[in-house]
Formats: sequence, C-alpha cells, structure tokens
Amino acid sequence: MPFVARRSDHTREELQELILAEGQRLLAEVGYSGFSAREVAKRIGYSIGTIHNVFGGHDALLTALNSQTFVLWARALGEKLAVAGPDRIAALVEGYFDFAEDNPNLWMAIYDHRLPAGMEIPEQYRVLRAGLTDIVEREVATALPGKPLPEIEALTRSLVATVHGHCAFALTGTFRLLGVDDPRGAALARVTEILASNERA
Amino acid sequence: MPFVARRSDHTREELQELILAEGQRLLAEVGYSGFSAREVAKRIGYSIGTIHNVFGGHDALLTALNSQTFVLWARALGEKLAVAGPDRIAALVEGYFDFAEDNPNLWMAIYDHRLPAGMEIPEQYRVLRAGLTDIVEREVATALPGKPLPEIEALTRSLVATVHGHCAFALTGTFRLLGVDDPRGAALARVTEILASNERA
DNA sequence: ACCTGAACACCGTTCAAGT
DNA sequence: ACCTGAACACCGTTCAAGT
Repeated sequence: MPFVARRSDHTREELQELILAEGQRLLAEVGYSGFSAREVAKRIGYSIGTIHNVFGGHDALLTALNSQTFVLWARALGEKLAVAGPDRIAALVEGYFDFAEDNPNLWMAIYDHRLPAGMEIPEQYRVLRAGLTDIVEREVATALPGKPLPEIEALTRSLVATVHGHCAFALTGTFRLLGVDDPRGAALARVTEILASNERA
Repeated sequence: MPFVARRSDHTREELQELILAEGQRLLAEVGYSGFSAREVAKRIGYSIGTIHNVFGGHDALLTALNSQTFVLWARALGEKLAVAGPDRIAALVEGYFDFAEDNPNLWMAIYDHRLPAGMEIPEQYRVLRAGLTDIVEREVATALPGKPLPEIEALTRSLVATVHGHCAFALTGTFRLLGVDDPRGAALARVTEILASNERA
C-alpha cells in the first residue's frame, strides 16, 4: 500500500495533533537525546517530509512539544493548588517536583532543547511559559502582602530558579553524586527561608 | 600520504592530550549539540577509529572533556578567592557566574551530557566534581561557625543548586524570556538570605 | 495542493584489513 | 599492537516527482 500522495486520511489539523500526540509519547519514552522526527513519522505511518511540511523543522517540532508540556505542567500545578492546605507555597514546590519526577523526559526536554540563535520564539510558547510563572506569582503575592509588584515579579522568578536548580540536580543525578538524599526537602527549606527574609520589608 | 597504520607520530599519552585539547576547543566553539568526535579526528589528522581506541566512545570522551572543565572551573574559583575581600561567599557567586559566562558552551556541556544509565562514573570525574563542592563547603563552614558538619554539607549542596538554577536560567535565556535583568544579583541576594537564616541556629 | 521518498550531508560505532 | 577507513545504522533537511 505504498506511494500515495495527497492521501486525505487526515486533515492538516488532525495530522498536526497526530504528530504532537505521538511525538509526546516518543519524547516521554526516549528523552530528548533519543528523540527523532523520523521515528515519529514511522509510528504514525507518514513520511519524513510530511513532518517538515506541517511543522517546518526539528526545532519547531520540539518547541511545539515543549509547549504541550507547559500545558500539562500548568494543569498539574492547578490541581495541586485546588486541593492544597494552608501552605500553598509548599504545594507549589511539591507540585513542581511531582511533575518533573512523573515526567522526567518531558520536563528535561524543556531545558535540553535550545532554540537556535536566529529563530524567534513562537508567541504561544512565550505565553504558556509566562502563564506558568504567573501561577507562582499569584501565590508569592498572597504570601507577601504589601510587597510592591515589581519586587514580587523579580522574587518569583528567583524562587522558580531556586527550585529549578534543586529539581534539575535531582533529576540529572548531580545530587545523588554529591550525596544529597532529600532534594525536595532542601528546595522547600530554601524557599521558606527566602520568603521569611522577604516578609519583613 | 594516506594509509599509515601504527604511525608513531605521537605516543598514546600525547594522542590523548591532543584529542582533549582539540575537543575542548571544538566544544567551546560549537557547544554540546554541535560537537562531534569525527570533527575532532579530522582536525587533529587522525581517523575516527582512533578516538574510539583512545577513549572508548562518545560518552567517555565527553566525560573526559567535562572533567577538564571542572579543573578549569576550580582554578578560576581559586583565583577569585585569592583576591577576594571579606565577603568570600559573594566572591564565589561572582566566580560561578563569571566562569559560566566566560565559557558558556563548556559550562552548559557539563549539564547537557548525561551518562547512560548503565555506565559507571569514572573516579576522576567524581573526585574533580566533589572537589568543586569542597571549595564552596569550606567557605560555607567559615561563614557559619559552630554549625554541625552534616548540616554544612547539606546546606552547601543546596546553595550550589540555588546558584546553579539562577545561572542556568541566565545562560539558556529563560530569565531573559521572563524579563529578569539581573540574574547574578538575584542569586547573591538569595544566598545571602539563606545564609542569614541559617546563622541563628 | 499535498505527500512521498530518494538524495545529501552529516552522526557514532564496529571491525576486517593493513603495517 | 596500533591505526585506518569502509560499512552499518542512524540523523535532519531538501526537493524533484508523483497524484
């Protein structure tokens, strides 16, 4: 059953979703270094060229896949917050680690893939990523009432970087190599200390 | 002038150094994603097979290159500390950022390259990496006199993760995307707050 | 207009063949 | 014993050719 051009088995939208769904499955399986657009094509029964037609290249595909991951991550954090106790900051830190540990390859791919210098960042990617930061920002603002917004914004990003560092060291094995046994406990302790320091202002 | 087997132009040790020197140069130029052992072989005028003979594969070569980077990094931190003022912790944070910004591709390659699950970590790699942590640990211990060693050890690794998160976000463009303008200032502020919180114990 | 798949220029790895 | 380089199994990207 080979050689079919213009098979309208799927519309362009369906094809796009097909590629994204299978791409996410593959990325979660094999990780960024093992990911291949050719393998995605093979699995969905289309040719290599089609993926290029639909997404316009490897970098664009990875960016779209990472955008999907932002959606999943935001949803996971939202669910954690919905059932959170009084310490919503702790819920966020736990949610951060839970998502990364439940989806290590998808999570690491966000940071493994770097856009080439020239390529402009898609608006959707930027918006979804900013949305994740906004989730944290709301809780930081609540935790530090009276703090000016510019300071809340800067502190939020710094707190995210702090948790990211701990999570990255946990997932990539750096902490294990250095004999650290409780990465998320350490992250939570640092966040708590930082917030306490910034309360009295 | 092709086909020479067993050309003793270089001893095995010289060959090893040749590969490491050229490999470091290439890695610094093109970064982890653009690095290729084949290109190193071409540049030093040996065949692909030779690199495999000497290092035993791509992962082992990258591990050796990253080990070299640890040496450079430890030296850079040592030099910063040698001329540091009273705030030696600040000198370490500055040294961390300076090294990463001066050698972005070498620095990022440390984290971009992940050893395959089965492969055991070379002793040299482990020792050099631990040595870097020890440099920080000494200063943290001095900054927090009277603190039990196990706590100093855990806190040191957590502080390194904190600075790493800020530095990684700075170098990979995450902070720029989120509108952060002073990553190293933020890192230093967090480290200062964390140390202050841990002083009173 | 859309999809194919050969062609191209790369990878890392292996290993029979040379000296 | 050491080094070579063709062979193999992969990549991403391009594009003439088909329907």
